[in-house]
Amino acid sequence: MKLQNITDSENGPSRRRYEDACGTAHALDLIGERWALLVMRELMMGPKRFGDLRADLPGISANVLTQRLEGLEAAGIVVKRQLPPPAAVQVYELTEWGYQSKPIMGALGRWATRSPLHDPTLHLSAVSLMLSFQAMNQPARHKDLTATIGFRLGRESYVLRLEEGAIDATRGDPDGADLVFTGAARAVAAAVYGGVPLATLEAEGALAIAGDHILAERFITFFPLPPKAPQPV
Amino acid sequence: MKLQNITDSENGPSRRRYEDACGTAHALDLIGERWALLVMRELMMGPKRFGDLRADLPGISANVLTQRLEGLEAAGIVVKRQLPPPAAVQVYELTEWGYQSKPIMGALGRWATRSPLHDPTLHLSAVSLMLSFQAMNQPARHKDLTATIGFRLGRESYVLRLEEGAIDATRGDPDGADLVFTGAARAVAAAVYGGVPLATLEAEGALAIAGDHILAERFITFFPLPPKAPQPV
DNA sequence: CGGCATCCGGGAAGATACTG
DNA sequence: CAGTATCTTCCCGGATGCCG
Repeated sequence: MKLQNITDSENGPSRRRYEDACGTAHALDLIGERWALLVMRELMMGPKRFGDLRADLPGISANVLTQRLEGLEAAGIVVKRQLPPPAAVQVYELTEWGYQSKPIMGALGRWATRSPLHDPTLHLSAVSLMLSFQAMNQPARHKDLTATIGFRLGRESYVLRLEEGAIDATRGDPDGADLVFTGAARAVAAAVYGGVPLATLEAEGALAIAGDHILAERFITFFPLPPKAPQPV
Repeated sequence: MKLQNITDSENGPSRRRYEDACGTAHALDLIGERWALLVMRELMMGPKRFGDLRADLPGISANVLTQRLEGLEAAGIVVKRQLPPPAAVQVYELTEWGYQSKPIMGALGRWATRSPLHDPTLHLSAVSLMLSFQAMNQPARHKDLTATIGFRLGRESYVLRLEEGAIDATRGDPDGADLVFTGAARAVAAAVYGGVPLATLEAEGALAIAGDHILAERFITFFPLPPKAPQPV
């Protein structure tokens, strides 16, 4: 038992904050530390356990994840909650205010894909893929289409609902969807954002497609990437 | 003269990037380092010199500012430019892509002002004040009003143009504006966001108001802050 | 196993002094 | 004025270990 670990986040004169009244600067005080925004991203589709967060954020270490969750909770962005029995496990969940950052993260992601340095072939989490569909949505491309598309991405499954141009994404079982993709999130991304033909991914065993293949071919054309910014010199 | 300082930003295996295909993660690779976003904020109303950036970002040190500018330039967000003679000084300017982050920063700032921990009485830069008017704009509050309002905030002067609910802000001389505020940016913020009466600020000598006082009293009611998020626990 | 504390090495950030 | 050099401090990342 330790005697003097009051978390020492005692208010020293200025524990490395920007002493700035600007709202944007305060946002950085809240979520500007390393990994903080990505932890929020992983919670954007619903609550998660510590271990799942860790698994979906390759590269984060346990102690940093602990610190970020503490910080986000102290800020009122995340709450630690006990699931009701029989599950009775502890999960972390965004508050209503935390969820309101979703469109901002979407806009930030869309902006950053204009970077010439962006590499879309790296690892991608299941949540990131679902959020990307909403962030990159172009309603005009499918406003006449109503469809349900399922994704089985390792531990997580999602259902995408397209209706009148809007896209709704929820965690849940894809059974009964018009179309179901099974594989890694990055394989789906390769088709949607990388232009890799679905047939190629199926042949490689990277992606399995069940249901309406015509719909699948249409779906992957719905999310055009914005034009790249000019390379610096 | 040093022999071995190739800036050593040689491509080690992964110079502390998130190896993540997600656009938001890439955004953090580009602008997630400390001070980066605030440097961009200070350039949002037009180019600035190194020394002015330093003065408007109290707390940043010269070497960190140098590194951030190098990084932002390498990313294609900022360009270093030589002003034409006779000025012929070096300035830093956002690229077109860099300027496109403006609405994102605005949304981020608006989101963060819901934080119970936000302190609007701290130091505020002139640029932050101008950006806040655009970020917090509620067109319905003044869509019938056409007016020009000037601000003399230390070294910098700005002109705000209100027309049909839109707000346009540019650097420039306030001469001829319907109303001119002269003082520190935080004094204006105290009136607009802090509810401090203009008469009080005038009496204290914190703010001088020239021109249409009625307009001034109306103006400070145009930017309501969003409701606070619940305090954590 | 999930959550959290501890110790340690490397590197980024802060402060200050210095140079062209 | 526009940065660079240097030193210190602190954060991040990784490993280990404790406890429920």
